[in-house]
Amino acid sequence: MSKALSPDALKAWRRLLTAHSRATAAIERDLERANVLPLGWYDVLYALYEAPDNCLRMHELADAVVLSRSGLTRLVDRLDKAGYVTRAPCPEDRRGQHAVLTSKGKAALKQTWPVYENSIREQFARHFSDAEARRISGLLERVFGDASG
Amino acid sequence: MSKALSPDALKAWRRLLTAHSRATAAIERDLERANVLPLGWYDVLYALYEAPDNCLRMHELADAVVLSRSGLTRLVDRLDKAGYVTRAPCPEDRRGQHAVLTSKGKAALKQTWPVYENSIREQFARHFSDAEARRISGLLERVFGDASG
DNA sequence: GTAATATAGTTGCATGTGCAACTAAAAGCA
DNA sequence: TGCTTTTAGTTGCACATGCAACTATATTAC
Repeated sequence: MSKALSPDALKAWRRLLTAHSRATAAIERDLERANVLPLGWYDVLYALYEAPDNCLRMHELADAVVLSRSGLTRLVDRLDKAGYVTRAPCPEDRRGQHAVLTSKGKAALKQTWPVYENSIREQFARHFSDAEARRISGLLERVFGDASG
Repeated sequence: MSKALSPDALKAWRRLLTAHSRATAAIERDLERANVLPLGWYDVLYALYEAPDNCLRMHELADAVVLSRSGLTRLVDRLDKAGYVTRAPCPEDRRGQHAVLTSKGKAALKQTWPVYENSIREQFARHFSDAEARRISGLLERVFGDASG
């Protein structure tokens, strides 16, 4: 509410928007062309893959991929229908649902990764050295809501 | 197609995705609550504001905001209906259309900016010094398709 | 000049997304 | 215990988005 945004800060923000849009649009095209998982599906399955027992509560998953609750419900519906996840009732909270990664889901991740990896490199990472990549990580990390403040 | 992506590069990519999602989600909420233009509308109107004569061809505008042609057609439909832009046939190419910013559109930009500015600061810029912001700009600039290679 | 090709923009269709409203269950409180 | 408030997840609805198909115009090749 107080002082104006500096031109440098505004420029950084606009560059973040543009870099993100261009890179993700290009990567989505690459994934589409290779007939592997789209980005949104990959993110959900990967979040489950990283989780203990390959399993997360619906709201945790929604937070992890930055999607609304309803959006995640629908996305998990589709992943379930495709056989990549299943739902399981949560023993300690009878309101809750677990989304669980299936072996088919794991296989889809494995199949997608080489394409995704290659695309991240071409569309994004090739522009930076490892030291620069670490600098980007270190800076952008501060924006995560729960890690700051 | 050749060597594997380094862990540093992958981490930078994941941080970019997360930082972008969290910041834009929070900013969209702020804009919504303040009853001003949403981000996508702001971007289009701002691109026109920056352009000579406040006017761009449809495909230029689509490129500027990284949206598909059809997506832009519909978005300009809505902006037109709201009175923020008008369409004008293009004299030197009879297939073409210009999207032109109206004075009402300019007013909406003016009204939105303080809210947006404040939100960019709170959700993004407050985490960085000006020097750091310049570092982010300098790095991310390389990702723009047309400015590289 | 005319045919073949490419480009600009719009539309039908299928799909993805968030908000608000809803049901069910847990937690707080007396 | 019984009542109120909060939280988890799903659904109805409205709207946004991309792809493919289409029309109209421009460009290229001969």
